[in-house]
Amino acid sequence: MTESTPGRRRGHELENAIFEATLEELSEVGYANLRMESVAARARAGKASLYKRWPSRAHLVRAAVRHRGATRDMPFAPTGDVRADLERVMHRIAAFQEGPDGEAIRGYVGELTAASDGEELRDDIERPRVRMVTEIFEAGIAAGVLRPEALTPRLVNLAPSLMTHYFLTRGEPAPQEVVDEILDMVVMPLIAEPGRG
Amino acid sequence: MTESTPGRRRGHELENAIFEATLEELSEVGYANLRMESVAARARAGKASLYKRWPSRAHLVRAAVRHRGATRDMPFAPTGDVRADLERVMHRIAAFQEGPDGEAIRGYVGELTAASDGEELRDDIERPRVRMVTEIFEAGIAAGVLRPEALTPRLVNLAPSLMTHYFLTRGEPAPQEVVDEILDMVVMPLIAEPGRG
DNA sequence: CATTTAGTGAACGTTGCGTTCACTATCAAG
DNA sequence: CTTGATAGTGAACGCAACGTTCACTAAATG
Repeated sequence: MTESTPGRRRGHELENAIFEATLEELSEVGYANLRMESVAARARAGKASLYKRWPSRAHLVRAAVRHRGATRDMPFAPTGDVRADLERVMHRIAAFQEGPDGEAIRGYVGELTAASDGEELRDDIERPRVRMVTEIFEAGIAAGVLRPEALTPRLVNLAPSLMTHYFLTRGEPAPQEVVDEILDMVVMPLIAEPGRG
Repeated sequence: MTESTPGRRRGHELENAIFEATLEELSEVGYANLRMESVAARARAGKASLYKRWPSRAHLVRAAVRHRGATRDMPFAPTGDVRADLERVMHRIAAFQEGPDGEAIRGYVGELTAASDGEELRDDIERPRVRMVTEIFEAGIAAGVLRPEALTPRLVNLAPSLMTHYFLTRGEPAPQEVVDEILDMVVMPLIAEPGRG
């Protein structure tokens, strides 16, 4: 922590400051209004330092989000109560969407093209979700309350996809009632072992 | 049709020319790269004429898409074969997404905020879909192949939502295999009368 | 024909882009 | 401790598009 009055930072110290500035700007003004100049000013850095590292706003944002993801690790232990576990994951997704990650996703979507090199940011955000839901499903199958055939990408991704769809088209994370509806009318009926839970 | 060499158009004639130019630009360069100046040039109009009518790119695009919607009407007659009917609707959605409507949705999403006045464009695009799927469901219920409880907004919107989610996160409409998966693994199992189709 | 209405096109100041450059702080080697 | 290489700063640049303004002109009205 050689900070206090940083005469001039470099390397990772500077990089982290830029990431933090980026995430704060994202939260405050959103992706569409994110200005490289504002990020630079907020990080007390020169624009050149940004462009030296990332060729575009999209790259910067992606790096910042990925950095944040690496920072806050989020272990998830399934309890065996599948519905409750899924609800927890969905709440976690909603919490993400309210912060800089949500804005990043929105920006990513806005700039996406069929030809776009995309993939990366989406994967960064999708992968941990898939991991969590897969664990939940596996626990449910082990407990005999979930149909083994439910463990398929389409169904594992279903709840997260519907959360994302809501967020993207409404501008805010799905409220509790929507979470309940998704679980009770769509997801659980598809995956639950008939005659149980 | 008083066109040919329009010395100077006004009113609806000019407006339509602007809409057409907007839709063409949308298709060609996408929402993110849509320039007011290009639209004006393409329509052989002054920028002032655009700003006199619509305060922003978002408003212009919305008006153009709505105009297009009003123009091409699209009757849809359910055959009673629910799966086939739904597949037809999904193909229709995919076709939309490949044109200017897809770009408009993408742009709308990119600029959306929780505080945003949104609603309108989403409704314009969602409403006809809901209408079509509702008709399909009603026909299926009448034919006894669909559970009457399936006629609920969440389930009516399910297939369109998943199409939209795919398009937004991948940058291109869902391919046939994804359409099939959505129908066979998600939608049909939820709505079909048990023991039938 | 005279008047009102509406569109044109060029110019304007502004903002943010992405780049460049002279300067300077930091670091590692001798 | 000095010296040179490395990396960051901040101001300036030209550019593109913004959204606005204005003098001019074509079309519609009567």
